[in-house]
Amino acid sequence: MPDKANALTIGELAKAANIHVETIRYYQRRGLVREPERPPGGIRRYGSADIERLTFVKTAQHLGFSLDEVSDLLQLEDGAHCREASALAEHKLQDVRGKIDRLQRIEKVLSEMVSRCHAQQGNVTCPLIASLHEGLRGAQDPGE
Amino acid sequence: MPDKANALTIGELAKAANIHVETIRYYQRRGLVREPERPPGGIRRYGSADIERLTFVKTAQHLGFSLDEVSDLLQLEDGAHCREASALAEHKLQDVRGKIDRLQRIEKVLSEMVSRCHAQQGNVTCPLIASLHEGLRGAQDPGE
DNA sequence: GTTACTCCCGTAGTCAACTACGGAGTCAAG
DNA sequence: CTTGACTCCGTAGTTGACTACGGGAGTAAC
Repeated sequence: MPDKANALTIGELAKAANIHVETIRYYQRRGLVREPERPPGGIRRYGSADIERLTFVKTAQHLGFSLDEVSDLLQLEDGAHCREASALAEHKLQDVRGKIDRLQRIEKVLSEMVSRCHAQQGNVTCPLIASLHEGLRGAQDPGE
Repeated sequence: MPDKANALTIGELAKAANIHVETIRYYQRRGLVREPERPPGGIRRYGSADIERLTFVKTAQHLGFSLDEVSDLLQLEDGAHCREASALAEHKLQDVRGKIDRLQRIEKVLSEMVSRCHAQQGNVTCPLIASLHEGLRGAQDPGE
C-alpha cells in the first residue's frame, strides 16, 4: 500500500515541513533526523513522523534553542533511559521556565506601553526606557 | 563631579555588563548602542544607562530575538512617536505571546515527562515522542 | 619619563546554521 | 527511450554574530 503520506521524496518532505531540502540534509548529517534506508539503486522515502520531527526542530529552534540543545530534547524522544532522560528534562525545564519568566516580563512592559501610548495619543516620546528596564530588573540571563 | 559609575571606560563597561569589549564595539557599529563623544585626543566614557542597555540587548537576544529585532525593540525606547511605537510594540507583543505559548507547551510536556519518569523508575523508554508532539500540536511557528 | 596597561579603529578570522553548486544516478511522462 | 525534473552526495560559499589582531595613541603608577 503506497500510503501517499508515507512515501514522500525528500523534496515533498521539504515542502510538507516548509524547510529547504538542503537544510534537511544538513540535519541528517548532524544526526537530528533519520536518514531512511536507501533501496539499492533507489531513492529514500519519508513519512509523516519525519514531518513532525522536522517541525519540532524548527519550533524549538525559534524558541531560542541551539541545534545542540534541540538534539538534547530529541534524545528524550529517542528512548534515553528514564534516569538520564529525567535529569535532562529537569534541566531543560529550568531553561524553559527561565525563558518564560523573562518573556513574561517583556510582555508586561510591552502591553503596558501599548496602552499608555493609546492613552496619550500623538505625544512626543513614550517614556519607555525606564519601564523596559524596570520590568526586566532581576530577570537577567543566567549566562551560559 | 566624576561620578564613578558614570565615567566608565569601555573596558570597565564591558566588565560591568559582562560582555566583551569587542562585542560592544560591534554593537556600536550596528547602531544598537550609542558611541559617546570622544573628547579631542581622549577616551570615551560610559555610564549606567549604557550598562542597562547592553544587558537588555543580551537578555532579549537569549530569548530568541535577532539583533535586528532587538534593534526594533530599542527603537521603542529611543523616542519613536507613539503611533509607530505602539504599532511596533503590538507586533512584538504578538511575537512574545507566541513564544510564551509555545514554551509553555514544552514546559508542560517536560514536567509531565519528569513525573512520569519518576513514577516508573528505571524503565526502558519514556513514551515521549507522542506526548511531545501532542503538546505542541497547533503551536507551530508562524514562520518569518 | 619609562613602563604597563588600556583605548581606538580597521581589518581579518571564527563558529553555527544554513544555502548553493555540480555532476552522476533515478524515475515518470510522453 | 528520450527528456526533464528530481535525488544523491560531497564540497564550497554565505549570513549573523561575534572574536581576535595589530599598531599607534592615551594614561596611571611608579
